[in-house]
Amino acid sequence: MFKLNRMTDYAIVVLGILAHRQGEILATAQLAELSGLNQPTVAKVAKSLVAADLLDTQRGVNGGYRLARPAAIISLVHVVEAMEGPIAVDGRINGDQTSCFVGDCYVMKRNLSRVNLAVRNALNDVSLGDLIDPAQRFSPADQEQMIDRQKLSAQRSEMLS
Amino acid sequence: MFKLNRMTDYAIVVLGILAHRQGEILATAQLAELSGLNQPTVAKVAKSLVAADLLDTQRGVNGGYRLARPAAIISLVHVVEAMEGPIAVDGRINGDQTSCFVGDCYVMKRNLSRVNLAVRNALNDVSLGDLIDPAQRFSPADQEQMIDRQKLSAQRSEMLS
DNA sequence: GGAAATAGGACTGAATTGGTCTTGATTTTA
DNA sequence: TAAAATCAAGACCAATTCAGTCCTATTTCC
Repeated sequence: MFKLNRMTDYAIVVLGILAHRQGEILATAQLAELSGLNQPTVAKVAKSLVAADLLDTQRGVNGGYRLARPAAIISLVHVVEAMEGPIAVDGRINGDQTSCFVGDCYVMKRNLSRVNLAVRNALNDVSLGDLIDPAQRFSPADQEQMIDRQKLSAQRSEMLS
Repeated sequence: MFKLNRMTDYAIVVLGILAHRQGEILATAQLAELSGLNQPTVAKVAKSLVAADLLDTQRGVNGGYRLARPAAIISLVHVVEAMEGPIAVDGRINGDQTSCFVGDCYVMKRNLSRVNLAVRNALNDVSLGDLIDPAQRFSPADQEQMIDRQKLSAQRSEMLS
């Protein structure tokens, strides 16, 4: 779990292809060929992305889809939420309160919403442009921070053994 | 999506209850009553948590479950992975390469694994102890960082409109 | 030895998801 | 103007996954 579902995966692939041809209009048939997906599936994905204003569409002969804006300002949060709805790490706990009888449940709720935010931030920090960039545009600060966190995580893991 | 599935949600509730009674052994019946879940479901959740070494178990009369270690060193990553398997943001892209025909796919793969790591870190940064702590133990640095990121996100959003 | 509790599966019904198909609207081009 | 190409929108089905239940050991205490 915490996998993206397949449609979101497809969306990232399709967006990646379009990102490399920004401004160019590609029909679903072309996208299907380039992505290895079949055409109806591409169409389905594209529809969702148009609805989320991530793609522009052009009908008629020689029509198709293109990115609605530069890949650099499309973050993964946009893509994920376009395909799967709002990101929510917390399900039932933060959702309907009626089914929660634990005394300290409201505390957990409040803290889980912070987790929520953190995950959302993690996705927001990565743009479609970053994903297709061979240079892996992560700032040195980010990389250091990741390393720091890895160390923390490792320490935590060591404590368990 | 990016929701925890319900079992993981249950697991957090059960662990939260046990965290408040650390060292105390509670039977599934008691846990069921305290959580509002029914007993077989609690049993199922508890089994998974035992398998992941998050709970200790005591069989026989007056048996039951208790936390295997202090709540402060049980991170949400442990819980989520105990219930749902390894965290992977990337589905197909990072998985089998056979079905990926896009030229820059390997770049996306590499970068998606960073996203993966970021999400994992976000979960790793929160312990069960934090979740049940009314004082919301997030360091000032973390909070500032969150605010910074929110600003960045807001800026990004403004660019779109 | 009996009672109480977990261990470990198997199993079923429901919900979600992936994928396909059909019909209609729109645009270009001949 | 007519035909062809393409997207739009939604209905629909099959397959998978998930939640929840139940049954039969096995262990432990009294």
